[in-house]
Amino acid sequence: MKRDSGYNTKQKEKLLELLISNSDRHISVAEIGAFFASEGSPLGTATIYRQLDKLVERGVVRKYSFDGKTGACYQYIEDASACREHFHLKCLSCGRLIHLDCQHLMGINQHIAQHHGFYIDPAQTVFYGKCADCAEKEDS
Amino acid sequence: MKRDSGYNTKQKEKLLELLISNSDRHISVAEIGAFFASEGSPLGTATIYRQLDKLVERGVVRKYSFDGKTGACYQYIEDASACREHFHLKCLSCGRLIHLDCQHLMGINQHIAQHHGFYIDPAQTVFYGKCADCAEKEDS
DNA sequence: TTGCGTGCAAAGGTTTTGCATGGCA
DNA sequence: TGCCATGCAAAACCTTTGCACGCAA
Repeated sequence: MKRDSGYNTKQKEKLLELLISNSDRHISVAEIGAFFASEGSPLGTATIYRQLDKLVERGVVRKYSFDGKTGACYQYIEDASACREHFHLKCLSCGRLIHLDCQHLMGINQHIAQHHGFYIDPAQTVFYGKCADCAEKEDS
Repeated sequence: MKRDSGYNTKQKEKLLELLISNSDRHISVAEIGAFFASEGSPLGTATIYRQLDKLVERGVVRKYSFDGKTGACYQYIEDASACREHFHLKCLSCGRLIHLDCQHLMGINQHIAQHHGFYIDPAQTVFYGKCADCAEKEDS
């Protein structure tokens, strides 16, 4: 991962803290703004976008777009280097991101490259669906 | 697939034609607008969105969001019913959508459901990466 | 004739940019 | 002191909505 660049500011620090404390789910720019506002120390929207862009570029944070209707969401990635080596499952109901360490699945990369001539980028690829918890809730 | 509903108009017809003739790649709303403008018969943006929405709902067309920066893209799906039964590969370089009929891969659905308690929605899930052609080009 | 489709313009929301100010190193 | 970061406001975009008119059935 690229090292942090630029100056350290309170805002930058608190934003990263917020992302880390929500690392089990994605969070929208609007939510981030609301959080800082409720803390009594509002953070300008422009700053949020600028900082998030940098974090995404550094690979610290992942950006999701879904259908663009509600705006993009962001999520902290625990260990960016490890995430190149497994796939991700994202629950469309609760927003949880599941890191899937599974040898069986990593074989599909090779399989597709060898048999179909396509080179998957695991960093960009996310399986969308429903997690066990949400599936159970909706059954009831 | 749900049957077509409502009236048939020239615009509706021509839009579908355009999508079909570009069924090997995705196309943006802006491109669609530019195409109709260059044909001398402009098509209102609102109409494009409204028709695309209906096509997406009917399952005739697939919608991609990427990072929301350039706006959503749309692509005609040759055989919607067949597409529920295989995965899709999308080349990030050329935008080509590849339908991957492969028994080996269809097993991963079951595998993930059984071993990881997660239910993938193949309609929402796309593998992103680079196709053989683009990989070759970039090597040179 | 009925009611959907279209076009235009306006509105809504998200994201970006410019510029002056403030804070880190 | 230099330079980056921030904040505010304005702008740029993409997308949706309202309304009157046109066109298919």
